[in-house]
Amino acid sequence: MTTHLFISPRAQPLPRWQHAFPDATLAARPGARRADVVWWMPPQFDASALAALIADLPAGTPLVVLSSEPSQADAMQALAAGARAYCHAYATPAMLQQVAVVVLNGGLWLGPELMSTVMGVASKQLLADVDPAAATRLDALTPRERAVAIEVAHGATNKEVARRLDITERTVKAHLSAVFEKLGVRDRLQLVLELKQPPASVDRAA
Amino acid sequence: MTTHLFISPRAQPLPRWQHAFPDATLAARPGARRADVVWWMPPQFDASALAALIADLPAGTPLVVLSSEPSQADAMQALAAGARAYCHAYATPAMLQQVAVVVLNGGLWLGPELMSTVMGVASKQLLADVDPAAATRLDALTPRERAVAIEVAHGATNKEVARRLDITERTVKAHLSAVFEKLGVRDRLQLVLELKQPPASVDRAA
DNA sequence: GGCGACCCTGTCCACCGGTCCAATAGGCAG
DNA sequence: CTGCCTATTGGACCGGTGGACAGGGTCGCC
Repeated sequence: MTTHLFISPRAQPLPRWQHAFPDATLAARPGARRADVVWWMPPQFDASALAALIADLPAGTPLVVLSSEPSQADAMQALAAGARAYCHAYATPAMLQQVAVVVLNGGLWLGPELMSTVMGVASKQLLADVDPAAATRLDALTPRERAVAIEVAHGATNKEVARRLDITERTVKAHLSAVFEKLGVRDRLQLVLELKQPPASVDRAA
Repeated sequence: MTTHLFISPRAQPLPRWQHAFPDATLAARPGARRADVVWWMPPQFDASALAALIADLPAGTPLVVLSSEPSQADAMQALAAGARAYCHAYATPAMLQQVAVVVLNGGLWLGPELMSTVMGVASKQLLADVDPAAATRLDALTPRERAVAIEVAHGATNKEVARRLDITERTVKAHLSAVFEKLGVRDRLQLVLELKQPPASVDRAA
């Protein structure tokens, strides 16, 4: 049985909450108690309070922010702080259950408009990230080396690359050494500059 | 019963797909057939093909992109095109089922690392429109800090910066720590990315 | 079968990078 | 004068980084 904890200053849980999760518990203030899903409905939104709250939860516990007055700005702050969903406090029980299902399975729940906003912005950012012209220089690399190079170009540490590509940190180093060699750069920082900066007049041969 | 459609050029579905969804159907090429969830595993990733595919699906049908070699860049393109999830083609059946649950309930499934990347980037962008403080750049730095930051942005090591500014390496570190703090980045690599990328609300649309 | 790629992993080690704590000294505003 | 900011440096400490050396495995090709 999955347990739900609602954190809200109100005396009684909203009827729709009880409808959705009859066994849910209500707490006035954040505590280190355990639950499978934590629902947070602050009197007014406070990003730092949220961050602190999430930090206190057992790692991996999904937190959903409820708002009676959803705003994109608040939502973004909530997501940045680590919330896994942001939705209207007066959503229907069915929708709340859907949200629960999503976050319990490692998903992110946002609501259509916010979702498209986030995706649009994020993709534009990241795609502009690696200069396409630089891609030609990546041709000399093996697929795996290229993957590592791109991750590093986004600012990842070896450990992060390892996790993302599901290989050992050691292997990342190996690929990276090959990349440095092939592209003639001395370290990851130069690699970033190389991939971000259109060729220019590089007389690296000297 | 929810129906699953796998679109892949391979002759046989992967065993793990069948494990996860025994009733799934396999198609070699995109067609306008209906399903509750569409899984797409292209020979190699092609954003425009994906966009076309999604456009042909009944509105609201979630599409999951499978990749045997996940990359952040591909993932971003996939999401931008409207995919609702991006995951490893060889994920465990249990994980595939989780992904299905998430997208069927209106969620987005990304995998921890990608998730944090997307959130980080998107929030930075959107918050900049709301919170000018988050957009602070070199102006917030003292002259000396700025000088150090610029050297580092050109790829200099601490030692090199020290020589050029004629100060101790130790002092460089001190300034640099201040810079990291003020700009909210974790290390020099992130600093470079920050400075190479126009701050936010810029005319990227053009 | 041998050979060469590519991919993955390990250990050891020197160096670099960043933070914490702490100190000195000048400039500037209240 | 007193406080605050800035610039500078020191030492200790630890984690990240990259090179050296040394393997393991799978492929496809000659």
